[in-house]
Amino acid sequence: MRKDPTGRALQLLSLLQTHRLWRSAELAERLEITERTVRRDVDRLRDLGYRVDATPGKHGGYRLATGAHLPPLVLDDGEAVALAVGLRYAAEAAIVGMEETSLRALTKIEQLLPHRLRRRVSTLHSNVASIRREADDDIIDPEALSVLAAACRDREEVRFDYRRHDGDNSRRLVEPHQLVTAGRRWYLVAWDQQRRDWRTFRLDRLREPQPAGGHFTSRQIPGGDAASFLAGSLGSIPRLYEAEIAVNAAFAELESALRWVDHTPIEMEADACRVQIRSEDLGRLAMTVARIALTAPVAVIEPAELADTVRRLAAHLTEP
Amino acid sequence: MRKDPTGRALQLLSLLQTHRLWRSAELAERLEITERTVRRDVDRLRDLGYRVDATPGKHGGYRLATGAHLPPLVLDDGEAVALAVGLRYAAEAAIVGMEETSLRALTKIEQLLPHRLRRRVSTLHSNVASIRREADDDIIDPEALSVLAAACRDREEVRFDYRRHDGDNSRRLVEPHQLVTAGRRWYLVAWDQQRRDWRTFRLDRLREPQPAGGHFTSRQIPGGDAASFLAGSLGSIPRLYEAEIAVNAAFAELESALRWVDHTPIEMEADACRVQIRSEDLGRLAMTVARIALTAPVAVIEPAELADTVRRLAAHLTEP
DNA sequence: CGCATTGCGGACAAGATCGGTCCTCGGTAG
DNA sequence: CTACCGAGGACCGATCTTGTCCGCAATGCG
Repeated sequence: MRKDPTGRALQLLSLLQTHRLWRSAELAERLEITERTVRRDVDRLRDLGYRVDATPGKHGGYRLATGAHLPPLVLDDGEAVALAVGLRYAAEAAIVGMEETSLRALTKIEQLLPHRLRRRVSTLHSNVASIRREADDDIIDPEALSVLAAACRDREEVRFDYRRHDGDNSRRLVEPHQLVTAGRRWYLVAWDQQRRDWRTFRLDRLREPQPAGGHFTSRQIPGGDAASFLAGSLGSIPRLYEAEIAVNAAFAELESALRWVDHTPIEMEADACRVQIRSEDLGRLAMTVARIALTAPVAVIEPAELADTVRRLAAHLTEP
Repeated sequence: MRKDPTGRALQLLSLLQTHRLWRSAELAERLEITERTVRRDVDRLRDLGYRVDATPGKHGGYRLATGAHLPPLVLDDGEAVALAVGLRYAAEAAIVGMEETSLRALTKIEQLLPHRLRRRVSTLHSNVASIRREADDDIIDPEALSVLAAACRDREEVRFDYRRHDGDNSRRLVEPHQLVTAGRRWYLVAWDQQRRDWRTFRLDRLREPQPAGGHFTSRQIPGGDAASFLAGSLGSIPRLYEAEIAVNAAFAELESALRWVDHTPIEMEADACRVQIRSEDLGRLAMTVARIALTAPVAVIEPAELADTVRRLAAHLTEP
């Protein structure tokens, strides 16, 4: 029946520590207790001096008031795994000097862990190998990360050299709003003062960012938040190719084929649809079309260039 | 007499947090309990993962190990960045519940850092967003990771259910040698006892690994180490389809198209070649053929199945 | 305004846990 | 060797915890 109220209190604190809004039911599930007991546990925390705000109503829930100073919390098993896995991933994160550094950090942190977890972490650490990727052209500087993150926080303008994909170099002055990771790449979403527009910058193409002194007031990022803005603009930055295709199948059936390309459905009918796909690489678009052709008839509406490429591809397949 | 074990535990924690030496009698007085109960409470904290050192004898007493003489956590700037970045990456590691978990771990560790670094880490933490991936079909269980890592370390056989890509389920008994990450995927390189051969298993297709009790002596992994063995076998594991194709171009020109498939050149002439390609997935082979067709005429020699698929693909491209 | 959602907290009973007492070990320092 | 101090087993009654069931209050939506 009862497990361990004390441990649960710590666990509850650790959950609330993320400062997100937790609904009673969520907490109950996590802690494997009833909602009633959640309320009791929260009460207990409050008695102990922690400010736990609760709001009733539709969007209600619990939230730890900021500034509460917490007891030292111990990592649980999952967190220990996250640590080991995370720092191992970091070693491959395309950041200069990261491999050695993150392993060093891991070793240091291991020292602080209770025995059981230390063993777990070090086991995980030493029994995992990884296949190196070969692309070494997109390495970024940890210092740059820090500078940009700090500038985002302080709403301070930054200046840096940026090399576009076509090799063009230019000096930029921007208002940095957010760093975003997408797979192994890092991007900065910022308002470009010279262009008077939003831009995303790949961190590996950016050199020596420096605080420029000026401060700015935060703007509304189009698309709601930086991540979706980036997602939307990823395919269109070089905006070399935007294609429209017609497929004799329901849009839903294309999910797997379109998973890795930037796409927008234009028309959706029961057994046919039109989709816009975008990429900086014509070959990639052609492969996407071919991928769709595996399962359904497809035609390229525009651009003519892509239609040509696809036609050539088909010809190569039929008349060797 | 107030009886509130939970509150007392937290109180005790905060007393011990001062890192001075507390004698049992002192604690008993502060907490208004017996010394016997102090011992019990200390035990409880230890069970929860806190390292409480106790020394007997004349100058004995209790003290919290973490940070007593060992300074809180001395990381340099780079290590701090690695920490933040790594745990952020872990969030994308395709491990169930990892996002929450790794961010929680990060917040906890932040508490241990000296001010300057804490600021740095938390800045990085809170100014980075990430684009969620959508593929949720390859999620693995952190518990499985730990079990397998431990089995590798202890050279202990493990048993698990494995689902092949074709949906076939089977129970395996293997000698686990190494975990390997490749991109977002995790693999286990192991000697399969029933098959009497090396196999690689995708962790997301493996269910409930359990130590099987038996121990084994480590074998030499073909290819030298697990990572290169995996790299070599990625394309050929199930080897369901072996196809032979003829291309009207020099073999060298196919390099990029063949990069990610298991292939063997059969005949190489100046402007034509025949290549064997292997994959578990017919669609994948078809896509490889299409990829080649981007640049050169290509024909499928066998199997007929692949020829059919490619013919259908071409038809879909030409007669929508 | 009514309705759904979400948090709040009282009452109660079963039973697990807790804590004081008593006692024996075992390691440390002088 | 001896005093001091932490470790921990056993026992037992007092206490605390928890699930269940309940009606109440605040919020937001249509």
